[in-house]
Amino acid sequence: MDERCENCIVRKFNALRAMSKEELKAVSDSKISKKLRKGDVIFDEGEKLNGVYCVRGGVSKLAKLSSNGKDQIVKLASKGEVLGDRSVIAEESSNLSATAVSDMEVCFIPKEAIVSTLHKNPDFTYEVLRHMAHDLKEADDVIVNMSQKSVKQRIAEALLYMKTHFGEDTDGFLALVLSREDIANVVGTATESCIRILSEFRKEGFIKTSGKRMAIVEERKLQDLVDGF
Amino acid sequence: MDERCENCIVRKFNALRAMSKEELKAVSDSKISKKLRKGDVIFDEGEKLNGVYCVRGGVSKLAKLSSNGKDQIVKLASKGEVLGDRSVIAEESSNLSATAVSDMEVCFIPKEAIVSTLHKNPDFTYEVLRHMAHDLKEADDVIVNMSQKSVKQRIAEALLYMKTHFGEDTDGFLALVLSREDIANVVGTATESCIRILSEFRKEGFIKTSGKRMAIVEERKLQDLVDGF
DNA sequence: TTGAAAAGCTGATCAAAATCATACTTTCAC
DNA sequence: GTGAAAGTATGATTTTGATCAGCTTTTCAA
Repeated sequence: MDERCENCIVRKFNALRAMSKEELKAVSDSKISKKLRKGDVIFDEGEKLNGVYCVRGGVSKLAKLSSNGKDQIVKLASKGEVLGDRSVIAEESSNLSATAVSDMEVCFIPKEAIVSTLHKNPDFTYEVLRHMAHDLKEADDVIVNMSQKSVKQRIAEALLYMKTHFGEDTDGFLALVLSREDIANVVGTATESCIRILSEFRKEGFIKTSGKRMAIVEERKLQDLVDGF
Repeated sequence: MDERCENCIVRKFNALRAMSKEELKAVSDSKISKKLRKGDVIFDEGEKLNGVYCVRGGVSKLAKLSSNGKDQIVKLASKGEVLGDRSVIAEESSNLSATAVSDMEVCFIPKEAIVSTLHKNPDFTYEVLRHMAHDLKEADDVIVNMSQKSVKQRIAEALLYMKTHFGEDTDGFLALVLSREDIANVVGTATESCIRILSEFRKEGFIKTSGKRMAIVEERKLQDLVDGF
């Protein structure tokens, strides 16, 4: 549990892999490992972050509260992803909140270890930059989807996304279990609309449900819907 | 016109300011200055970029074509901003197109000069990173606005954005002149809806128009609208 | 200068999705 | 176990905004 970063497998997936042995050692010495329960808040909107959170397990939602009181989920982050990097880099308070949507294990890394490496190790900085460039591209795609695709298309897309990014359990159900409300907040629609469309998908046989668990039955059909057929 | 980067004022606004004298000299030697006419395409979606474009003057729209044939404008870039950095950094073809919405002057900087500096000068890389972090935050804000605000609110916001970012001319009209279609593509709505709402704003006295030129008369009222009053 | 194309405008209609209302079901703390 | 709260579900209604259609004005190149 309190494994050394040097041996931590999730490092492979993020920019920490570009750190030198010594830098990684410093990170490992200063990091704090935390277990979180589903629903726990990792950090809140407007909060000043003193470091970043490296996700070792579980899934977190990054969301922003809008003036009408509804959350918009901007990203779902899982193993290997780093939370709070944007705020630490820009030296601003966080524009998003991070909440666990499943039980999680995260490592808190104080910002000093990160910032000093950013100033000294261009490989690391470059790696962080590449990750951020990727996130930015994804954000652009979300913007286009939001404005050009129907709610039904966006929900179909969200289901496919959940399958490809978080996988399925042994019964073929989506490994990531989200409430209807969370799904609605991902696609930016009303909870009722989301429920309605999921019911429709179920009646059409595109998906099946078992309580909150959902399984994709007709992936092709969902994909066609997304593509506008 | 073919000024040296070392003396170029717009450098102050972007990451190039973190370059060393020598690096900047190399950039300046390899850059190509271009004049563009309104409507000219700087680069297209899917194009492989061999460098970045530094905007010296004028305004460009960064857009993505959606499957239904409509453009979504993701960002408007003006003096000091760098176009194509994301693609060059991620070594991917561009996910966006860039088109001049006014006459422009840009400098093309071959990617070698950028990439080699990214690898050697952490200050520069860090600076680029900070800019990208900022862009990402803005993109997140756009996502939330798209999903939570009405078309009317988004149009009001776009007008205020145009005022604060591109200013007004001596008559008090917005310095940036966009077609109704472009405005519609910024807020992600149909051109007709955009026209209708702008007419409404005009009738209510929030704005006045003179041909394609527009002026904000009641900034407060528009802001209240955005804030949901 | 003039005529075609592009851009702007307005009305009518339609479809999508939000909202409101009301049950039913699951979950969970006590 | 029980009751309250949260989550899921569905119907009815309303609102918003897209689409279609026809028109006028502006722009711009031949």
